[in-house]
Amino acid sequence: MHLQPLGPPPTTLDEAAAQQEKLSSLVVASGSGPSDLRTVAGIDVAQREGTDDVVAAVVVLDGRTLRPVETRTATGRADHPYEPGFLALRELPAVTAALEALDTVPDLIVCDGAGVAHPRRFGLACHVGLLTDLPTIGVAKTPPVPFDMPKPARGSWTPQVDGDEEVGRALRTQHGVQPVFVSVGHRIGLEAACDHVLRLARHRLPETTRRADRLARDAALRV
DNA sequence: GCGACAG
DNA sequence: ATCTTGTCGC
Repeated sequence: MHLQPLGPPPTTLDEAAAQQEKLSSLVVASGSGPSDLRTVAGIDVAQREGTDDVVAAVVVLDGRTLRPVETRTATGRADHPYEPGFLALRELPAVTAALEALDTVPDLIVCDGAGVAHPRRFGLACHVGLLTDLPTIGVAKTPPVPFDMPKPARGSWTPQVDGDEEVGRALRTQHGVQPVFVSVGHRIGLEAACDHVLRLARHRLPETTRRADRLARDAALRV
């Protein structure tokens, strides 16, 4: 699929931070998202042991049946070690390559990690949102921002506040199961983002990220 | 100075 | 991210 030009990829942490701060003003963190969810994409990245290679996987699901309709993987080099706040530095090159190879233009993309719940309000999901100019959501397995535990019922949530802004939510996707941490990537509001995550979640994590995780993981073994 | 910190 | 046994629940 066609991607937006976002300038040269940063090399250092300082360059990456500057890029995040610059691009964060372009994020649209509101709206109801796609009215008709015909297809949803999930993205995840796995590491190849013993190497500095990462493998990105994109899985497109039918929005109604949640059955996969297209699948793509790509590998990239991870020069720097992981630095909190700079996940994109390691993962985005491979993710970009996988998205370029994608034929389907999905109505929504669910990313593994943070959106605006990020030190500079520009997590990986925001980056992917501007890159594709599509609605994106970030779903993290561990909290990027402090939170109070929501009630055990599926669908209950608590706000994740940074300063005076609600940057994300701790959302219970199954009764009594650890919440996931939802934040807006681009072109959708937090309320709609949580609705979608809940609808995609048959287990703790949405089907999009479960599928992408599995695909990335075994592609990392074969490729 | 030390620990925390999406994956 | 990744390393792993047992355990609880549908």
